[in-house]
Amino acid sequence: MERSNGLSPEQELALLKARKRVIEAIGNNMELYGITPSTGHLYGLLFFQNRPMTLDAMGQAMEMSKTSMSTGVRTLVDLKMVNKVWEKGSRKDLYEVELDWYQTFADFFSIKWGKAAEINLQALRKSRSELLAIADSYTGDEELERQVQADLVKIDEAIRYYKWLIRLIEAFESEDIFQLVPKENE
Amino acid sequence: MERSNGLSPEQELALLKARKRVIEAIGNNMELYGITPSTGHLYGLLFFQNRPMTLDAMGQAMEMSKTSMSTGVRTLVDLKMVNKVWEKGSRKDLYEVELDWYQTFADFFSIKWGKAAEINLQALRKSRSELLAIADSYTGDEELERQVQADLVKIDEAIRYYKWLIRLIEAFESEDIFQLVPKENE
DNA sequence: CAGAACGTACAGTTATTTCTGTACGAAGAT
DNA sequence: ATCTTCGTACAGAAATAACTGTACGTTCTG
Repeated sequence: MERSNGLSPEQELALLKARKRVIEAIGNNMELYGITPSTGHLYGLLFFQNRPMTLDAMGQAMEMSKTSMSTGVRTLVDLKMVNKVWEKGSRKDLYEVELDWYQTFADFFSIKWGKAAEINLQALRKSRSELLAIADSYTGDEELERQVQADLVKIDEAIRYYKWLIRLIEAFESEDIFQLVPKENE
Repeated sequence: MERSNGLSPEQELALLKARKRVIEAIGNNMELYGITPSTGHLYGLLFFQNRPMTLDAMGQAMEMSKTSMSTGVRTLVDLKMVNKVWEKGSRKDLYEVELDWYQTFADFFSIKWGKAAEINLQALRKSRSELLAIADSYTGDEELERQVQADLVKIDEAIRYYKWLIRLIEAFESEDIFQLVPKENE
């Protein structure tokens, strides 16, 4: 929590309470990003920081080890939710949240969902060609044929879906999505 | 795994191998849905099942307890990834995967992300009004004012983002998304 | 009305993940 | 060059989550 000397005590308390509510709400729902609760909490802390923060300061504020801060902040940086900041004069690494949440959302999708889609597509295509090979060497076994065909239908449909998903992610990245869903609800 | 008697052994093996690759790819990346690996694996199993499946059959195929199947399948039903099916004559509950993955995607967003967005919005709005109250009872403390104003800017921007996110989810639900990103890439 | 079959709640166990403290390599300071 | 300071790898400890077996309520069967 940012130091705030010289505030009237009740008001400082009220400010911290207002922040705490938001930090906890954000932190709790951050499991959607595949992030642990404490890393989510760290994100919330950084969100209200008005200046870049060091690992030591985070550890002090979170009452956790510096090691945990290091791994937590790395997770956030990998997801581009937090940026490493350079400040001359300081030997310590400094971090601050990416405040453009539209960008954060697009990056998350690109990094996590996009990667998963590519991996699944690859597996689907490989299995698809294997099934086609089985179908080619048809042995007159009707039950086998039936199953192979049923699997192929499902796999083709899944491939179609993942291709769509990848195009959707591209629409996030290119910001085309804002044509359909504008930032401002006029 | 579905019984498939009367197949030539090599071909059955090849079929199972092709399925296994897809099941594992899907299962591995299903952490994105907040699902445990074994529930993800269960989903993959059901995906290649050509008929609805009972809990006992799942337990046998997964080599896991019926209790685990019960809780796993409930998770999947809650997310609308799997549907409970009624079949006259059978006293057992039957389940099958929802094969429309576009629908599954939309439902997941609606259920998980939509809920999180609503909760966060509520917290943000409450804290926003508290901060406005602090700002109103201005005590001449400039540092406090500065912090409150900085927090308000961030909160207002976050509210704007969550409103956008909710509209995005609505575009998934209404299928308007397919105007921008069509299912078929012509 | 028993009796059997089904799905799940719950508590205990097992497995996994998260967190910490120590140790070490890299890079700046003296 | 030596001495700090910094961030992180790594191994063990603590906390959490997943899985199982038993027990029980419900619903169908005879």
